[in-house]
This record gives sequence, structure tokens and C-alpha cells, in this order.
Amino acid sequence: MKRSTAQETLAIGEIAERTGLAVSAIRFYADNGLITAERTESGHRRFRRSAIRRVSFILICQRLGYSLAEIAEHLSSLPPGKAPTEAQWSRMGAQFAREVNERIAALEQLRDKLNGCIGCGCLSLEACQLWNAEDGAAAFGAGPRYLLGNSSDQLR
Amino acid sequence: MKRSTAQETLAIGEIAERTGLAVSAIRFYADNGLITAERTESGHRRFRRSAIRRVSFILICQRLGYSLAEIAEHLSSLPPGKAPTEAQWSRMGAQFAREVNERIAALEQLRDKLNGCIGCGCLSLEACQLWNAEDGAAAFGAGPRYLLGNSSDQLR
DNA sequence: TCTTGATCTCAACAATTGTTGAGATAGTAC
DNA sequence: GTACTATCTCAACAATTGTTGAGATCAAGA
Repeated sequence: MKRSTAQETLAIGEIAERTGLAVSAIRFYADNGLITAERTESGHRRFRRSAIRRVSFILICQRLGYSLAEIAEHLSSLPPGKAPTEAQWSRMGAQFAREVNERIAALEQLRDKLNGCIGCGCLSLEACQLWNAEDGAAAFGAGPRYLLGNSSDQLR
Repeated sequence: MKRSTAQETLAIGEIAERTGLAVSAIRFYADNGLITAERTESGHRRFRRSAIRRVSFILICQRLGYSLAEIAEHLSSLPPGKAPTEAQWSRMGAQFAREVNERIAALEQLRDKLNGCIGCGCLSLEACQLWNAEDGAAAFGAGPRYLLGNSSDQLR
């Protein structure tokens, strides 16, 4: 099998090899619009090199807990079939960095509450802010979830 | 419907109300051993108050991206039907805090790479450490994933 | 006692994120 | 030209995390 050299489009197997994913996964992403492929006359998909970067982005986002729908939302700001410009990647990267910072902040808040609870030995006590939130605040309507923010994706 | 007062066991609907979850979710957790219930003679589940805390723990863990299987693993160190001792909660909380710290560290590492890439404008260049990892290191075999660690759960 | 809401079991369905297999076609190497 | 690998489509399956519905039973208040 001929291996592509620079500048050419890539077959699905090459994308799979370069990203470490299975061919079926690449096909799945392409079918769902996360990456774009042209077709040869015979129907084989041909990917631009930029697809590799998009797949990389998908993998990183997944690792951070984003669903494919959310990732698609992020990727929608990039031109589908063409390599994005540096400015486009940069804008998206900056937006992404902000969200990562928010996640870090949420985790730090949780960690601090945890440390506080462990430090004071209150984990089994009625007054514990973290674990017994619902015992004293059932009227709030929702367990300890408000401690973690009430964003719409809190339960996926 | 009689409302439970302190010291009594709770019906499934009360657990649902206290945790903000649907009854079906509580039943699902109970059926899968994440929480324990005794049964009345007629077959109705009765939960101890400690089940509320377990559910709270489940919700927090889910929010952090843990699967129910992983959460069950964590919870398995607690006595299933009885209220855990303070020491038991504390041990588990400490372990949990360590893992939260690891997640924070991973996110910070990612954020720093992102900031570096954005700052230097390399997001679209061949040399970019984060986005083009696979372009220069295809031999490594797995896209950009190694930048985030190679733990076994990297793709869930 | 009667009625109404809560609970029970069991099965089917749903969204997400893919994988696997069958059967057919394409493309490359020899 | 032949063989072997890659790719194609389409359908079925799988794990996870529940929800929904049917039909039956239970429990609590009036």
C-alpha cells in the first residue's frame, strides 16, 4: 500500500494510524460531522491533514469529560473541510483554555471542601457542609449538587 | 404519606427527595449494589440515613467523571448496610482528595500547554507540542494522548 | 372501608460511543 | 492477471446510565 507523502490527502487507515484510533472510530467521527472527508470517485474517504489535528482535539476534549456533542459545538467554529487559520485555532484554543480554567476552579473548590471536612473530622457529623448538605438543606431540592455549581450539564 | 423522623429508615421516595434524584435512579443504584436497602415484609425497600451520604458521594464522583463501576470500587471500602465510622469516611475522603489533586494537576498541565501554544501562536505550526504531537511522533502510536498521561482510563 | 398515591417487578426503550461482522468493491504488489 | 489488503455500506451488538410503561400490590389518610 502506497504511503502518503506531504501535501496529499490521507486514507482513513492513515488517519487511524496517525491518531492511534480504530478505523471504525474515525469513520464514526466522520459520519457524525466531527471531521470532514472528501470522497474519491470510487467512494473512499480522503482526509486532509487538518483532520488529524481535529481528532487530536477530540481526544483531548474527551479526556476532559466533554461529550462528542459538546466537542462538535467547539469544532463548529472552524471551517469544516479546510485547514483552519492560525487565528481560528487560536481563538478556539483560548476559549477552551477558559473552560479548562473553570473546571480547575470547580475541582479546587471541591478539594478545599474535602480537605476542610477531613481536617475537622466532620465527615460523619450532621453539620458537615459537603456530605450532609441535603440533611440540613433538603428544601433546596437537590442533594449536594449545588456545591458543584448548577450548570445544565451537571448530570450530563 | 407519613414522613420519617430521625432514627427511622427511609422509603425510596424519601431518598429520592433528599438527594434530588429520580426514584428510578435510586432503584438503579440499589439494584447495582451502590447502596443497600433492607426490605419490609411486603417487599418495599427501606434505606438507612447513611444511604443519603452514599448517594451524595456518587453524585460528586460522577460530576468528576468517574464511572459507577469506579465509584462502587471506592464505596466498597465502606460497610454496605451500616453507617460508616468517621475513620472510614475520613480514609476514603483522603484517598478521594488525592485523586482530585491528580485531576487538577493534569488539567493544569494541559492549560499550561494550551497557554504556551496560544502565546507563541504555534497552534497551526508543525512544531507545536500539543496539537502536532502525532505529526512528529506517529511512531509513538497514539495521537496526543500521551500528553495527558497513559493511564488505563484514558479513553474511558 | 375506600381511595389515592407510593412502591413493586419486569421488559422495553433511549442516548452515547463506538465495535464487529457480512458481503461487496477498490487498489496495490508481485 | 492474480492475490491480498483496504475500504465501502449497513445492520447488529455492546456497555453505561438510566427512564418509561404495564400491571399488580401496599400503605396511609379521610
